[in-house]
Amino acid sequence: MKSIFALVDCNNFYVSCERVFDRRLAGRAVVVLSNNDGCVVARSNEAKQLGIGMGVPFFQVQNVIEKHGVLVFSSNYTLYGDMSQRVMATLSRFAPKLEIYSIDEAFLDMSTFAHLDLTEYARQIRETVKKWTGIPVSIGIGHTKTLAKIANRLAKHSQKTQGVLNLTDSPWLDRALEQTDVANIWGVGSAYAQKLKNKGITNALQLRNADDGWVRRNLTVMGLRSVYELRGESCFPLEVNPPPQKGLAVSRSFGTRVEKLEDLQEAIALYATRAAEKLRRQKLAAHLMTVFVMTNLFETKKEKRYFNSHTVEFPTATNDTTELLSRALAAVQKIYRPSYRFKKAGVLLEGLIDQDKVQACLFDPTDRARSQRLMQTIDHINSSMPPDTLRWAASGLQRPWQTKFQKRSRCYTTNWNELPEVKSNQN
DNA sequence: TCTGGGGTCCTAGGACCC
DNA sequence: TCTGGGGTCCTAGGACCC
Repeated sequence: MKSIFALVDCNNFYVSCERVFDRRLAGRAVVVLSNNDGCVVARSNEAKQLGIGMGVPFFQVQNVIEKHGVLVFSSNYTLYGDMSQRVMATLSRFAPKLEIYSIDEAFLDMSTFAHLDLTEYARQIRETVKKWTGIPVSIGIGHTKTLAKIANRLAKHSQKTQGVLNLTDSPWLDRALEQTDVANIWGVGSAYAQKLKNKGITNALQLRNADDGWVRRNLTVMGLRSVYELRGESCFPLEVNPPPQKGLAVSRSFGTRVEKLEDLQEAIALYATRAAEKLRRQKLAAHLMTVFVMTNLFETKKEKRYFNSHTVEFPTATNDTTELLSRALAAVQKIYRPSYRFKKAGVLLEGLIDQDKVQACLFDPTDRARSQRLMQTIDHINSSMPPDTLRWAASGLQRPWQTKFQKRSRCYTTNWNELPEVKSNQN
């Protein structure tokens, strides 16, 4: 049985989430910004038509935004995460197996539905998701994930498809590949795209027919797998049960520059606390923690640049906030240098293992059972009451360095509808 | 003045060992 | 004049994804 994948991708996901709860946004140019209101990470079609690119720094498009009255939102991940769950729950009714690939995408296993009219079936999926969640999606179908991705992209961009394109045993397959620029193939980024173009390979059809040896040498085995996938030979199976996570990070740019050690420590204290919470939520513990601090790396001449990190090893893997926090604060002290204006800092956790498999070290002085009960109590309070009801004094109260979210919408769907920090919108 | 955050995989090269 | 060879493990860096 030949495998069949459907890729369901939410259109302009973050913008669509905002639109579900604010009717004024319908038909208008809307963008959503990244953390710290830094870059544009989602655009409505109207905003795309104004030439606002994906990932561009906000300040570079500010003129266009003001001129055309584009509505601007800070990202609201609580809202998007919740909407994502609703979409995925809906999709899970339509296929025996589903892989949640990202916050706004899922692969569905359609292999057992070969007898159905898949285009018609996908239309049903699309209508149901729209009706139940308010989110518009596009669906691409192919014999491999890479082909499903290509189908999805064409479905999104062509009016004729009405959001659904099936490329399994389709007379249009070669035509579709020919229309697809190599840069838009899943697995081909800007560096590989350039290499391919230098070699005269500009579209997916040409890449499908490329020489295996050359691809292997220049694009590694990953590139070669993509070529096989273009030929209809599946190399990336559906991953229903994702493998355990290998590392975890919490890092943020600061809303304003930080110069004092105390402020830097407050920030790191908060990130270490968040990282520990993430560990416990996933029932993991870490052997290694890296703390890093950096100045603005975009800075060219005027200002001194600095990056440094320090890694701490825990002989007994831990997810205890108290332990991570104290070691993190000591680490910042080691890498802090006065007279720099810090822009960003973060905490990385590696060497992750199942928290139930933690092996106590023979000379371990801490009472782990006791601290575990304390963490459970804190997590329970913080999950059943407004977030951060209990917090560590080390992470500060004023937080002058806090990341900017000046245009955040309300958390419409979750229990704690905190008011936006600044009144919801301009215009 | 203003440029996000969080992941994955692969490879080359160095360290180390016999 | 001559300067082994081959294996494993680890890490940093580069590529990719959303």
